[in-house]
Formats: sequence, structure tokens, C-alpha cells
Amino acid sequence: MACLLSHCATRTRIRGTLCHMPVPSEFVSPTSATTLGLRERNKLRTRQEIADATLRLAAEKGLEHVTVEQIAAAADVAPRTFFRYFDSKEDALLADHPERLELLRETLKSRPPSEGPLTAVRTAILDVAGDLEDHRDLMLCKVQLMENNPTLRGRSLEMMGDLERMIAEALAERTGVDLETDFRPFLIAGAVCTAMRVAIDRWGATGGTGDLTAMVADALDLLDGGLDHSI
Amino acid sequence: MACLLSHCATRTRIRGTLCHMPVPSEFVSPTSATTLGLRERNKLRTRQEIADATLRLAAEKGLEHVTVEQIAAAADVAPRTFFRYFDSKEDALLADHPERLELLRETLKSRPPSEGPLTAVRTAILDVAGDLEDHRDLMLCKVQLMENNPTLRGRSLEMMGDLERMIAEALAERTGVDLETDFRPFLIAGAVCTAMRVAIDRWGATGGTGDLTAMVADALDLLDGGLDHSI
DNA sequence: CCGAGAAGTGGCACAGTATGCCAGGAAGTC
DNA sequence: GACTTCCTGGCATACTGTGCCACTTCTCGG
Repeated sequence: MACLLSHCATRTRIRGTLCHMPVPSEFVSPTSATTLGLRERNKLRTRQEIADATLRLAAEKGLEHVTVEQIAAAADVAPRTFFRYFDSKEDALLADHPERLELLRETLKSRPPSEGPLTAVRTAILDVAGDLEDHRDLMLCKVQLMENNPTLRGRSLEMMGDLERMIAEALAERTGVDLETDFRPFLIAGAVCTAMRVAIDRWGATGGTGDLTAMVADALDLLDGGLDHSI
Repeated sequence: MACLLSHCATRTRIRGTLCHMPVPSEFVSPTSATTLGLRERNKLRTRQEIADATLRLAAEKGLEHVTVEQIAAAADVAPRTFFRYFDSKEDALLADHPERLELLRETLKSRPPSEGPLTAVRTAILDVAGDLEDHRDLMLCKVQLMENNPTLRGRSLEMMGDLERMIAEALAERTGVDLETDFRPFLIAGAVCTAMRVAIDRWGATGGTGDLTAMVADALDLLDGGLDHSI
């Protein structure tokens, strides 16, 4: 952390070897190297460094006590550059959301058409939960940051709307109903995401002890059985 | 609307009789007059004027194209005063949230203990839906503003968390389960709020045609039956 | 009725967020 | 190696949000 942050004379943007910040293994992109050009790789790295710096600083003092200027300094970019990658501090902290959305899309696409719509969605959402659990420490940190930061929570909830939309679309497609006239796909998608959200909240509240995927599965089972049998 | 907004020379803040803006009937507080002192009544009126101005301007150009300065001018207060009443434009637009929360609390409290927990919650949430429908035009406007304003939507989602918490507490109390160790109250509360939210979204998407309360009831029925029977 | 204290308002200053614009330089292309 | 593309950082600027202070209005007790 005690690195020479802001006085690199000629910033030559060769960060492949001169990485001054120990990037946690969770952060290395799966689609590394070969396929992407240097420009793209540098962009990915910068994005990751900003996200990384944001989380690190937020974990220290809480996101509301960290300024974009500080984040930019820690990530060794100009404040102006920060806003080229993220629209806000909140977005930088939740930078992995697009990956999660992509994972959901892939899983939904990969489930055979023969599989029931709800089963496919269930599998997909458990997949996402599993992915979250794979980054347990990072997730736990973020969940706890959300607990006492309404803005961050709001942004996260809003992002969950993306998951909902995608699930609703998948349900509509697999059942053949029209999203425009029938709200059931959205209702089920909302319920499923609620199940995940509540499970995550509880998981976070208990300090990440327990199996997140199992908790999500339990929540889904309860909703499957109908509200009146849930309690 | 075509009132003398910003050039009142000596603003003497006696707004009881000299109200320069026709306050829509929806805005008049039920607890008017006698019980409250002049100071309190003035505060309520100012709050309402700010909320009113916010909605009116937002309806014209979209909330993101309205500045706090403009809202303050339209409500005939100083920008500094705006922030004494609301933390943000979004909050000013969603100013009626506390009333809704209070309505939910009252209804939940008024349901007899003999009533099943889910029935009580259902009644309460339908009550809220009915209240929303009573302000049909205002609600429709807000719902449509939310459609293309992520920040506003996020804030609204976050506020819905208040409803969820209250419902979860009521459920926990009526069933005797512990909120700290059992996530079922939160799960059901989340599902119920999701039902309302999805119904509102659809209601808004169809331009407010249709019976909102009935749509919420339908959504609740579907969830009652269990996810696998929903579609 | 009146004076003291409580409380609301508005002006000012200031930190922070967010974005448009432009010049300089690195990466990609041939 | 020259040409193009586009990423970066600096500058300017609009807007949000809050602390502080002086001024005015309201409330309440005598």
C-alpha cells in the first residue's frame, strides 16, 4: 500500500510488470492475455485497479468517507479518468455486477429447452449465488458496506433490477407468454431475486458463516411452496 | 401555476391565508388546523410546496433536468431551505413515502391478533395499494418518472425496504419467530413488496388503466399458490 | 401584553460529484 | 515509419449537499 502513488514522472502505462499493488487473485480476469490487444488489456487493468482501490478504501473508512480523488490517487489515475470508467463511487464498488449479469445470461442460455422454466431459473440463480460465494471475502465486505450506506444499497437494488429483467425475459421466452401483457414473468423473477437478496442479507448479517448457496436454495424452496406454507 | 413565484418582496411567511399556489386536494394534510401550532403548520405547508414544485417541474422536463435551485424558486424558498426539508431531489419527489409507511403501520396494528399473519399483511399491503390508487394521477406520474431515471428508481427501491422491514417485523411478532435467526419474515415481506412493486410497474406501463389494487391482489394470489404454479 | 428563549430561514463558504472540451501521447493499422 | 484511432489528464463549469452565522418569527411563561 505504501507505494509511490502520484509522482510517477512519465506515466508510461506499462503496468503489466510494474504493478505496484498486489492485485488479489479474485481480480484477475479470466479472459486474460492473447485474445485482447494491449489497449484493451490496459483498460481492463485500470478498471480493476479502480474497483480494487475503491473497495480497499471503502473497507477502511466507509465509502461515504472516501472521495473520488482519493480513489483515483490510490489507483494511480487522474480523477477525470475515474469517471471514464465509472459513473460514481457506488458503481466502482459494484464493478463486478456486469460479470454477474453475464454469468446469469450464460447459464440461462445453456440450460436445455426441455428443462422446466423454473428449474432453469433456479439453476441459474444458484449459479450466481455460487459465484458470489467464490468471492466470499469480497462479497462479505460489500454486503456489510451496504448495510450502513443507503446510497450504495439503492444502487445495488437498482442493479438487481437488471438480473430481474433478464430472468423475466428468459421465463417469457421459455413459457411463450408475452412480457408486455402478462406480469407473471416479472413477478417470478422478482420473487427469485428477492430470495437471493434476503439470503445474502442474512448471510452478511451472520458474518458470512453458513453456506450462501444453500440459503438461497432454502429461500427458493420456501417460495416454491407458496407464501402460506412459508411460515 | 401561473403565480407570482419569485418576486414577493417581503416574504412574511404567513402562508395560512395567502397561499399563492393552488395546492391540489391530494396534498392537504388530514391532520390540519387546530392541533398543530402555526410553526408546525407552516413547516408542513413548506414541505408540501417543495414536494409539489418538484413533481410539477419533474413532470415537465424530467427530474434530471431540474435543479434544486429551480425547485426552490418554484416553491418560493431558498435553496438552503430545500435541504432542510429533503436530502435530495429524489426524496422531495417521493415525499409521501413516510405517510405510506405510517398507513402500513396503522393497518398492521389494527388487524386483530386472531387474524392470520399473512392475511393481516395482505390486508395491509392492499390498503397501501388502495391509497396509491387514490392518488392515481400523482402516482402514475411518479411511476413513469421512475421508468427512465435510475437514481429515482434506486431511491424508491431503497424506500420500499422500509416497508419490507415493517412487514417483516409484524410477521415476526405475529408468528413468534425470531427475526435475527429466521429469515422467513424477511423473505415473505420481500415477496409481498415485490408483488406490489411488479403490479405498480405493470400498472404504470399500461398508463394506469386497470385496477391497481386488483393487480396487487392477483400478484399476491399467484405467490400464495407457490412459484411452480404461477406460470 | 411582553420579553426571553426556541426554532425556522436565508446567505455565504466550501467540499465533493459529475461532465464537456481539448491537447498530448500511446496503441493499432498499413 | 507514417497515419489513424482513442485513451488520458488538465481545465472549466454546473450542480449537490452541508456547516456556520445572522436575522426573523413563533412559542411560552410571567
